Amino acid sequence: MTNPDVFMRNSKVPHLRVNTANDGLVRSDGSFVLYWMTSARRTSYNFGLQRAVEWSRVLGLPLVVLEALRVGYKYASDRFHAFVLQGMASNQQSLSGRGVVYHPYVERAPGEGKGLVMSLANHAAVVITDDYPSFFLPKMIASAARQISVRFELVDSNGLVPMRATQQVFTTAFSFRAWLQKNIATHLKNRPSADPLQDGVLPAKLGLLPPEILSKWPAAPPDLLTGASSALAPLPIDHGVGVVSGMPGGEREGRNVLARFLRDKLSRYDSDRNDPDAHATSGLSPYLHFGHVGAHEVFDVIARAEGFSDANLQARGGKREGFWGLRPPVEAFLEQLITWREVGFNLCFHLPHDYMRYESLPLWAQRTLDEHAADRRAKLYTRQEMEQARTGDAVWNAAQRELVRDGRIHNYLRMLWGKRVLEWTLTPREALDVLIELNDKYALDGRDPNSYSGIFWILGRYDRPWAPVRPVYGSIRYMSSTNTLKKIDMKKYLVKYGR
DNA sequence: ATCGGCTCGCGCAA
DNA sequence: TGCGCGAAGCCGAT
Repeated sequence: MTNPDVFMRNSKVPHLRVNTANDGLVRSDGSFVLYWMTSARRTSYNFGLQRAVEWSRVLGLPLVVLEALRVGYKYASDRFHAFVLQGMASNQQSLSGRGVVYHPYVERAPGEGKGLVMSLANHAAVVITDDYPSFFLPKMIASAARQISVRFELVDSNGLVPMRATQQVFTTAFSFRAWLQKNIATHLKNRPSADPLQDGVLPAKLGLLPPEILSKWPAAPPDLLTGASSALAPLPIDHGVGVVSGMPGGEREGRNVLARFLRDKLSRYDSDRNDPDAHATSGLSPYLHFGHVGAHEVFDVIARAEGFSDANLQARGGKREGFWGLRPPVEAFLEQLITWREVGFNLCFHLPHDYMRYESLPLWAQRTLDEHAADRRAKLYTRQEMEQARTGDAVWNAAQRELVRDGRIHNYLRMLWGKRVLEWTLTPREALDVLIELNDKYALDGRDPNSYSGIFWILGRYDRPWAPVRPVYGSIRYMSSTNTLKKIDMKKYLVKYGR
């Protein structure tokens, strides 16, 4: 047992991004360093992998990368499985011949994977995993921390700003933006390596994992990693939520999506992003959600293409324009990638027990919603009618069909989609429940802090009151399908998703 | 097409 | 204590 601080004095992973989940010490007679990849499912711009590589070199031990996929979690379906499995195939390819043991494990039955992490940890000198603030991951980490006896590190690769860099919840984008404008320059200096495995040699690769582990938890076969429906058929997951066509998962594919966005869409992002027919959005959110693409890579690629340097930065006291010193469409995108993405992580990180609860809404919003909770609803739909897009609102039905079929809703219509549900349910709590359920079940970027930002924004989070006071809404911002139709040209969208 | 007012809380200047 | 300001709105007036 050795004091880890001595070893890791020269770590390039910022200390704000590394947390320990237990009091364990490094066991220098372990057989390997274990990186348990959970939310940063990529090989580049990954502080967790980088940290594991550092440990491996410092201790002179081989590196084992475990990427696992359970079947027993809520909403497990062909859709999410295919996306994650394709990501595993990409990682397997990227890591082959790089001197690490990559072990892709896929459960065949609920609970089958239980004990795998523990068994590997028993052979490990130190265990590193990804820090992530939502869905079941915090619970899974806590449960693993109770069992793992060696040093167990959580590494935050989520955003450009470490989650632990903030001390409080930001209740408006404006106040968070002002904080970013004062503080982000420091964090921009500490970016993850584009290829954590590149410089220096890793200690001799382990031939194989211990046989008793391999026999119980074998690596997933290649056909399963294609994510083909036929390969998924035997798994006990929801086959009714199908694979999204034309959007395979994985780091490699995510990089292609990013390149296409830069080439074809970024320059008109500010003017066109609210128009569903203009196809100007990045489409990156599923890749960001599963960690197939890191926010740092997105930023780096844009910064390089736009000639960004620290000298561009100009604090604007929280105002949007001009902070990055870049073209307006680029600023508009960075506002999404950084301000809006990371304010969501900020909230989930600081309110781990409340981020999905009605009570986490601002008080003015709860007050006004509660006052109008008993208002008569002009129309009520059952969950099933909504899920199956059988409402009387053509715009809403189209958005819902996009969600069910393609695993996403266009950014702009997503707001309208949520506002309608508030009108069609008996209470705002019920609305919240329906929105979370539909989004978690069908959206490839669901269960992400940002998905919850979007859903809770519908009910007033990060927003302000608006007049006039209306039934059901109270002073929550109102949006109507009629006005949206007038404002936005979405003929093609309505045809494409019109049944 | 564009504008102000609507309404609340926050941060900052005074 | 006052003032300006705010993810994407709405409505009515010009």
